[in-house]
Amino acid sequence: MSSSENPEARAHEPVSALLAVSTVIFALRTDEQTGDVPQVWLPLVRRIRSPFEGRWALPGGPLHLDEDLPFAAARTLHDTTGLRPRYLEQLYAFGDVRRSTAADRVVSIVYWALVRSDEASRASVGENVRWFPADDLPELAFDHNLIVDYALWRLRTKMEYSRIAHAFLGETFTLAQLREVHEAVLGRALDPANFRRTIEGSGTVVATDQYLTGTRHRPPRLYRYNGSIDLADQGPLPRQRHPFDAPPTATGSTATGSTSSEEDEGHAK
Amino acid sequence: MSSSENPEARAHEPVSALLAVSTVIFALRTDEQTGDVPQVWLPLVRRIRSPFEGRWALPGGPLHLDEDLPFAAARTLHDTTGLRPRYLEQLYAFGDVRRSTAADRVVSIVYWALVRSDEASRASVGENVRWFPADDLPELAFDHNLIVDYALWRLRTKMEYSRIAHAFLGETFTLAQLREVHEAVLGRALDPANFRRTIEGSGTVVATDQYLTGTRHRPPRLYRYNGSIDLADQGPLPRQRHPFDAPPTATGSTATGSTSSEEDEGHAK
DNA sequence: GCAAAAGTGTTGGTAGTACACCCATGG
DNA sequence: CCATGGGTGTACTACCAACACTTTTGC
Repeated sequence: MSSSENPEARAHEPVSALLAVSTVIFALRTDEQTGDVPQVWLPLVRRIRSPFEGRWALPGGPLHLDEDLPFAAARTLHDTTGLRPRYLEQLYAFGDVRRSTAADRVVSIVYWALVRSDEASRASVGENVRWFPADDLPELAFDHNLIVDYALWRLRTKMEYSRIAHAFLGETFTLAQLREVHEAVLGRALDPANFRRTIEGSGTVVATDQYLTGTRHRPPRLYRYNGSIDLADQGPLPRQRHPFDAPPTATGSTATGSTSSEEDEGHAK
Repeated sequence: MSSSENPEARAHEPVSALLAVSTVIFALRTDEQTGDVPQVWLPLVRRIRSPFEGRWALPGGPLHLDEDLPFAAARTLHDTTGLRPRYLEQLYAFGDVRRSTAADRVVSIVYWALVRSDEASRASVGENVRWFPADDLPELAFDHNLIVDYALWRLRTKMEYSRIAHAFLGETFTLAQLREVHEAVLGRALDPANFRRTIEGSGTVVATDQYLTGTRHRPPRLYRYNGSIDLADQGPLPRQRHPFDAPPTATGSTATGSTSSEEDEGHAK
């Protein structure tokens, strides 16, 4: 039986596989060239050493002995992009014997993260950090193409039955903005009328008394995320905390965009 | 895992976290005492060394350098119970700094498995291996109570939208037997008429021309699992192989890499 | 015949889809 | 005025839960 086996017979050969933590970071971006429809983008880092030197790879690094797994993911994410994740979830552990090199056995615990779109536009880029559209990636190092594909699949699947879309948005948003997020991730257009009813019926969103002005049409109402509902059901797992996770309090006011407050105008309609 | 999460196996400072693979093994069993309704059971092993000596724990062990993750799960599963999994899927990687002892940092990649009920009744038991009803467990070693809770949640959630229930059954089965599996896992009764229509409409099952006789009532038709449909959708991940999995085709060659270390310093910045 | 489970039919509620239509603003 | 998206109403469909009802065996 397994508990009687003892593996430490070999003295100085590596007894255990190496453990790394990587993160697939998603943000929505509007490609200035192709058009105005936002799409899913992600940052990659260029490898500066063998193997796969010069290839693009997921940001990550070895797990420090004194940090939890989500912490390591958030740390490497921040080191790479300067961003703080609004949503962070474990994706999968990749550990095939031959996914790295013959001499090395590396098991990667991969997280996926969502960052706000407006923050992503301020994200640091450099010689060795670049953003790519998620559905048009070059050939990456290791098995990272497969990992990104899987993360994208999870993002799209989860978008349909959870509320993670809010992680892309700011404090307040219009239903059209929320719908744009869904459309960008799912890659297809949604009926505005039905989308509105579905969201309003789910109770995950709270109407404010503010409206977004400056458009060429009727000003849309601004909504706020209902903080009493978790972004995604993790089952019996304790809610994951990472260093940049905001404690569940009332939020600061950072109204982006031109909003007009109509506090004294009575109820609209 | 019982041997791997053992702290005194080290003589020197660890450079990396230890890596273990554990498995939550589910089978359906009928408790001879309480009644005839089958319930979810799982095997545990008793720890024979510190920490948590004497406590029950999930079967598992350290990851060998030359085996893939699902292989390690199936191996320790077989070592413990003598059984072969009909379904095997990665559950989660648990890696909190303080989940073992202060001196030890162990990251456990946990799988969950389903075994056939009739095989489970022949499973080996011993002084240090015992089966427990899944919803009435003692206090386990490490964070294994949480792990089992999470695995149970995944099993129940997945039962509703996938076909994993077939993993509990034999080659042919009646729809009542299949319904019994669902009822045992979900913990509630299902309408036989609606269940029949749902299953038949899903196309996951093929009617045979055989009937089960010897009952006190009208003989039910025997069905067979439709092998052209996967038990569960794993997205873009390649279908997981483990040593006892029936081999339909040859393996793909997933050669990557050529030299040194992976993700050592993934970020360059 | 009777009990018991197999198997069929019917109905009502609910959720998703398609689409017609009105509303309120900027220009 | 018009154009544009915000927002409402409504019919249609598909699926699911509930449950009445018929069928076929063992005893």
